[in-house]
Amino acid sequence: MARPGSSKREAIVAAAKALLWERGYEATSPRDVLALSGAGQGSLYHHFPGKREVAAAALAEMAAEEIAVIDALFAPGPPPLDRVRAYLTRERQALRGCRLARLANEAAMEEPVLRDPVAAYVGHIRASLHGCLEEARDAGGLAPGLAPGAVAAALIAVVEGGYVLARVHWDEAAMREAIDGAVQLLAAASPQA
Amino acid sequence: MARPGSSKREAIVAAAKALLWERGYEATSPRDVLALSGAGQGSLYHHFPGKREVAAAALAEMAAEEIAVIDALFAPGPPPLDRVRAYLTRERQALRGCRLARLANEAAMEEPVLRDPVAAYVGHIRASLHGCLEEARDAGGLAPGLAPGAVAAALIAVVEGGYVLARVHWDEAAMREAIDGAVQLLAAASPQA
DNA sequence: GTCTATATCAAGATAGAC
DNA sequence: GTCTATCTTGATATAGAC
Repeated sequence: MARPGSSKREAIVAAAKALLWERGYEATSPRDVLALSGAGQGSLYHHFPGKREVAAAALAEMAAEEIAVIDALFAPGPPPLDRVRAYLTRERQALRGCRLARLANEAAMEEPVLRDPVAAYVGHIRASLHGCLEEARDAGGLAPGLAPGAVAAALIAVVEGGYVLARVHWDEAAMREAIDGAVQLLAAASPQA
Repeated sequence: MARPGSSKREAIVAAAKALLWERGYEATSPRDVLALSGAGQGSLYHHFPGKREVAAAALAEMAAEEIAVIDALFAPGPPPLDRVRAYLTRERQALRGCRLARLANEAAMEEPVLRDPVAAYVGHIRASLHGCLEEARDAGGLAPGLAPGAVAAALIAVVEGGYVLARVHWDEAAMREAIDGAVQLLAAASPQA
């Protein structure tokens, strides 16, 4: 069913990945996916029950890819707060929105099969930030009164909210400013940074 | 054309306001708006050229209403950082998403007539936060090295990102945690708070 | 200003040949 | 496994009566 040998299946999922990022779930039709992939109607409905399952497969792949990127960013070595800053200031295409969380406000997010990969991605980032912040706190590099979990949640929120600001103002700088603010707040909350 | 006397026009805009918040722009059809408003096809296309203009009118009203709420929240009186905290910790229906910025990732945001009210709302909040943070800084209540504009952008991003986290995890607590983190960071960055 | 009836096209999926 | 042809429904808008 999900055997890797079938060429059209892979083409369909690849097309879905591109279109989900570009247009979201509701605005992506099976026809669009078929046109971009070069497959016919039959291929899609042979490999998948319908649109939702195509999107689920695409989102699962996207989440796995992005989680691998996150793991590389947070790889041990640099001081913990440097890793946090590296995540925050990473280059992004702000106007395109977050590859996964751009779907947050679609009705489709009420379906676990679609929501789960997105939640896993966001949750993985939160956990990575959390680990760094605990490490910084244990080394005395974080002001008392700061809960690593809550701060981690605030930082991922700044990034996801930054995408929203950029889209709404139609200006990448809106996201950069929010990230700057987060970096400044983090520095002000770091006694020995 | 936009005279306040026409009853069906108002009913149509009121229905559009409700549906835009609940479902977004693309997922709201003229039929839905007509069904909820009790008007017929003709009324909508008599008062508006089409769906986009109905949404523009609805968004303009929503932005005006929400900006009035923001102005009440930031009314002079309390210390500036108390007003910032009051905005951050305000009660919200996290799973419904931001009434205006929930549209951020829709293709419709590329149209200025729809984007502008949303941008005005978000920009107004940023300006209100900015004013409070400048006031706090001038009173010595903000750590040096913190740019009020950037911190204001980060805080509105935490709120908008908090909505995203709540939707993605399908849990209001995800937003509350992010807000908590922002409040803690702000406190850690406030020398005399 | 408001209504109903109609037109057009795309979304999403099925049928069945190859 | 893959294809083309077809089906059904809803989105969006127009026509024209009242």
